This record gives sequence, structure tokens and C-alpha cells, in this order.
Amino acid sequence: MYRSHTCGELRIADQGKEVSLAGWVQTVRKFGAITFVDLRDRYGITQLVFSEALNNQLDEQPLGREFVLQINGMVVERSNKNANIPTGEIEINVVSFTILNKSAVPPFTIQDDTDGGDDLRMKYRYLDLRRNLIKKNLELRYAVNRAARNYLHDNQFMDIETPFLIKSTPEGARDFVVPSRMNQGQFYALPQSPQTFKQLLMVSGYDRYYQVVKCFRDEDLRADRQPEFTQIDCEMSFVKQEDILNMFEGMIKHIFKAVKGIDYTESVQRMSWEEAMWNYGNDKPDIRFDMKVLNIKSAFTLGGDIVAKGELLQGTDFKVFNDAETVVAIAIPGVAEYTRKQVDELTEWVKRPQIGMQGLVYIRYNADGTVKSSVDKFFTEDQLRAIAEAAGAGKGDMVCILAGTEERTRKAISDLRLEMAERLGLRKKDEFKLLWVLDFPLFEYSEEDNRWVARHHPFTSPKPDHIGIMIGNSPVIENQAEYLKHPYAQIKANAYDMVLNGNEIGGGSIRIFQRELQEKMFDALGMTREEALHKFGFLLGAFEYGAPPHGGIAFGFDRLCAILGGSESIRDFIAFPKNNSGRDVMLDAPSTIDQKQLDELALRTM
RNA sequence: GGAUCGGUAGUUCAGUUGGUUAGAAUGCCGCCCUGUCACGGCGGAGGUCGCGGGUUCGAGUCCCGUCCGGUCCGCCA
Repeated sequence: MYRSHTCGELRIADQGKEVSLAGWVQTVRKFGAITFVDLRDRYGITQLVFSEALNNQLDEQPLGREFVLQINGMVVERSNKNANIPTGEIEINVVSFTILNKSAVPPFTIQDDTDGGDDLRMKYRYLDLRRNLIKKNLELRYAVNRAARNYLHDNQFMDIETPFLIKSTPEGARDFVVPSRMNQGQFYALPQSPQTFKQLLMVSGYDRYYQVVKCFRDEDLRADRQPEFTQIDCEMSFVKQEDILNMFEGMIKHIFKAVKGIDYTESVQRMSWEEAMWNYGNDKPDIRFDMKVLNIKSAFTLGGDIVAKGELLQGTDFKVFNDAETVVAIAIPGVAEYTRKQVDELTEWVKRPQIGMQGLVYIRYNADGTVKSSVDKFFTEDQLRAIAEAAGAGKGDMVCILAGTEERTRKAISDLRLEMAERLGLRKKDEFKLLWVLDFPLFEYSEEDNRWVARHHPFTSPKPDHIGIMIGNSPVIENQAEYLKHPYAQIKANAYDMVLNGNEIGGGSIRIFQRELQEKMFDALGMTREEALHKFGFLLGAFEYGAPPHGGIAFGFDRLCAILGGSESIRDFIAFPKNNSGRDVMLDAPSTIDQKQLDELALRTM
């Protein structure tokens, strides 16, 4: 027996017990005759005391950081207690010890505030995983996993595995492909999600399915995006949108409670995609704070008939605004006192290529009620005050106005809103605010291909009222610039996203379950009948045999864990993540393969 | 595909207008220390300044190229 207890277990009540412990040497603090060793395992740290009697043996077998050590000894009360660790009231008087394995000097310290950089930590990930911080993240990940599974199990969901080697159907993201040896020249694809399989399971009558499942997308990485990632993938039969929203609102609340101890009792706020774009410039708004967008002038419409025609600009003569497609503003609380330098810095910030604005117009709403702006030449004080107040500014606030083309400007005001909220400390890590965004457009126009593409995926059903638009109009786009006026641009989907603190954590839809409508959908996407049959014949076929109405949702598991853990980056919530270039620097993968392997696959390298 | 920041001791970083022998902290090694827990004290070792080229009397520093890493845009149904 290597150990009778773990290193996080012993307390003052265990005093006098003879115990054996095994773990890693965290630190060695050597004095003349007495040596303290902190022994660490997954459960904690326990202090060991090596008295003078063991000095000879310690001289022969010196201990170093990360040595694997097994000891036998007696639990005693400490004379100097350490309130910082749970085992701090006791220590072990070591009677005998065995070095189970030596360790090379680790390239970085195994501590919360490690001196290791990201690159090094990834290369020696097995050491990085010893650190408390990463361990806590993985524990949180497991807790979220367990909570989700418990909830789904209690609601009659059944975990069914679906295959990883499937057919490539390049709609949306790029597929990872795997060459087939037995069918030379042919390839499997790794699933971007188990979408069609879970729909087939609904056809088969497994009316509540879930899976915590790896998905693969061959696209560029980000701090919150990995090429292989995990989804909590769910599907239900005989449900309408409302049923799904309720079921999975319940799941997230259950996770909040189980993992964070949070009672999220209020019902989750809902808004349409149009409202989100209109009020926040973003389809996944962070609603922990207000700062809504004022649409001074917009090419985008809300509800089809409410249009900002620019009333606030009437009688003014500022060419930049008058010529712009879209003019939007936000009121930033409490920054009317910003210095010239700070405003200049903000202007530079919006002019960066990533934001791409030409400039920034500001209106200071001073504490004394006066207004001062960068465009005083073109506006009267009353006109400026009217804009400021419409943006929701009060005394002491500053209004920032951006102008330009619709899409870019709307994104820019959203970025500015988030940036300012971040700087003002309004994005609190320990505050969690959920939101359903509903009624997404069914289609999105792809300039590159000059056709409509599915915004969610091609299995998403249109709003029942909008099916007529699909049936009655051709998807052909005559004039690229006018695509927003095409009837297809108005079609809304039975699709929904769950947003947590400005992050999309889940998304789903009520699916198409009738062959005719599914075929119409493929038509709309510019797919020929032959193509549709070739790619999705199995699904169309299945719809012929009694497909029930169904819908579902998938949650980004890694991202959910990261947010609950208070981090922007998902990497530290994945045991073995890839780096920015999609490489595993520990394995040094991807790598070349042997000529023999290539030959078997009938592949040639470049 | 693009933008941007970085690469100097095992590690994290500093390094002035281009100028003598490239520094600090930490880690490592040695000696001292019986109550430390970020132990302390004294001493020591440790460098292809990512790589290649150029400018210059002289390059860690300036220029060009390249590789690697971070962040972002595009992309991610």
C-alpha cells in the first residue's frame, strides 16, 4: 500500500495516527538539522517534517522539486500553524521515506503564479496540469459535465453515440477529412456536429437524445475557438420552440446551481435578433449593463417599419453624417471629464483596422448641463443636447457617435460599447446574465458565392408564416447591392441562441421534418436536386418514413466552462489544447507520415 | 489571406541616440542555519540576444527577409 491518506485529507482530529502518504515534492525547506517538505497530490498539500535522525539518509538521497515521494509517519499538531491551507494545523513526523521516482528540474514553477509562458506550459502540458489553477478548471469542467448529464438523464434524455468517421458535406465550416485505405481516393470527414444523426435518431423514435461530444471544424483558431471542441448536443421530438427554451433554460439554471451555487430564479430574458442588432449592434449582446445604441440613422430596420430616418439630423449640415448610410451613438456613463488625450486614444482605437472607422464624434454632456462636442461648428447646442439625451446621456456622460456603412458601423459601435464597459468595470466576472436571442434570419447573403446561405444550418425551419415567401419567390439575386430588399432577406427562422454575458453558449432550431420543405430549402441554397440527393439523400429518404416534428440545441461546452470559470480563453479548460496555429506543441502534431502510410492510402505529398 | 505585438540566462523580463566585459528577479549548484511554509544569509555557475542577410569603424538596438508564439480581422452552417 503506497498511501493510507491523500495529501489534502488530514486534520487536527487525526493527530497521533500513523499514516503513509505519497505525492510530489512541492518544496524542500532545509535547515541545519530539520527539513520541511511540502508534499502535493491532486487533493492538497501536507507538510512533512524530517528530523535529524533522517539527515544521513537525506544526504544520500537528496530530494528535489517534483520528486515522487512515499513516506510513513505520525500526524502531529504543528507548533506554528498555517491558516492558508486546509491541512495547516498538522504535519507529519516522517519515520521512513522512499523516493519512488526522481524528477528533472521542471522548466517552470508548479505554482498558481507560475513563471512559465504559454508556449512552455503547452510544451510541458503534463506539468502545467499539476498546477492548482488548471486542476480547478478541469474540476469545474467535470462538474458542469456531471450537472448537464444529471439534468438530462432526469428528463428522460438518452446518451447515444454517433460516428466520427462520416461523409463530407461542405456546407458551412471546412471539414477535417480522413483518407480511406480500403476505398482509395475516398475520404471520410470528421463531424462538425452530429446534426443529421440526431435528426435521424428522432425519426427512429428516440425522442430525447443527448451527447457530450467532440466536434471538428477546420477553421482558424481564436482564444475561444479550437479545431476540436466539445458540445452538449441535444435533440427532442414533438416540441415547439417554447418547449426547447424552457427545457434548456432549466438545464443552464441547474448547472449554475450545481456548479456555482447560483440560484438563477428569474426567467431568462428574451429578445429578437432584430432588437439585439438594433439596440446593441450585435446578435449576442452583453446585457449585464445598459448603454444601448441610439440609431440616429440606419439602413437596418426594426420590425420592418420602424426606421431611423435621421430626424435628429434634420436642419443640420454635417456632411459626414448626411452622407453616411448609418449613424449610431452610445452614451458612456461618467466620462465627460475625459482629457483630450483620452478622447484621442479612443479615436485611434476605433480607427484601428480591426474596427475600421474613419473617426469618432463625441458630445460631452458636462456636469453643469452644457454640451461640448467635436462638431460644434455644425450643430447647435440644442441639437447636440437632443442627440445626447436620445442616447440616454445624463450630466457627466459622454456620447460617442460613429458613422459609416451599415454593417461595419453597427459592429464598431458594438465593439466600442463592449470596450468601454470593460474599461469601466461593467463586465463583472462573477455576474451572470442569460439571454435568449430569437427569430434569426433564415438566410444570409454570401457575396462571395452570390447566393443565399443558411445562417444556422440548412435543416432549420422557417417561421410558419414565412414559408410562403420561400415557396412563392425564387432565390435568384439580380442585383447584389440590393440583396437586403430581396424577399428572402425577410424570412425568419425558428432558431434561437443562448447568450451568457455576451458570449454565444448555445444555439439551435426547430428543424424541417418534411421532405418537400427540406428540398425547397436545398433549392434556395442553390443546390441542384442531384447534389441534394448525393449529399443528404439519406435524410430526405428518412423524412419519407414518418419523421416527427423535432428540434434541438447544442451548447459549446468548453466556452461555457471558461465563462463559468471567469476566463475568456477556453484553452485552460481543455486538458490538451491546440495552439494558435492548430498545433499540439507537446506532440508536435500535425506531422508528416511515412512513405509506407502514404502508399497504403494512395496519397502523394506536395 | 490580412493586421498587430512579442522572441535577450533554465524561466519571467529590463537593456538609454548604435559604443567598454549584456543586467535584475527567480530557478539551479555549494556552504551556513532546529519551526519554516514566497524561509533566511553568503558564494557560484549559467547567454548562438530566434535564424539569415544588409547598413556601419562598431548592431541585442537600425533596415530587409524568414521562422516561432500571442491577440485580433477575414473565416467559424
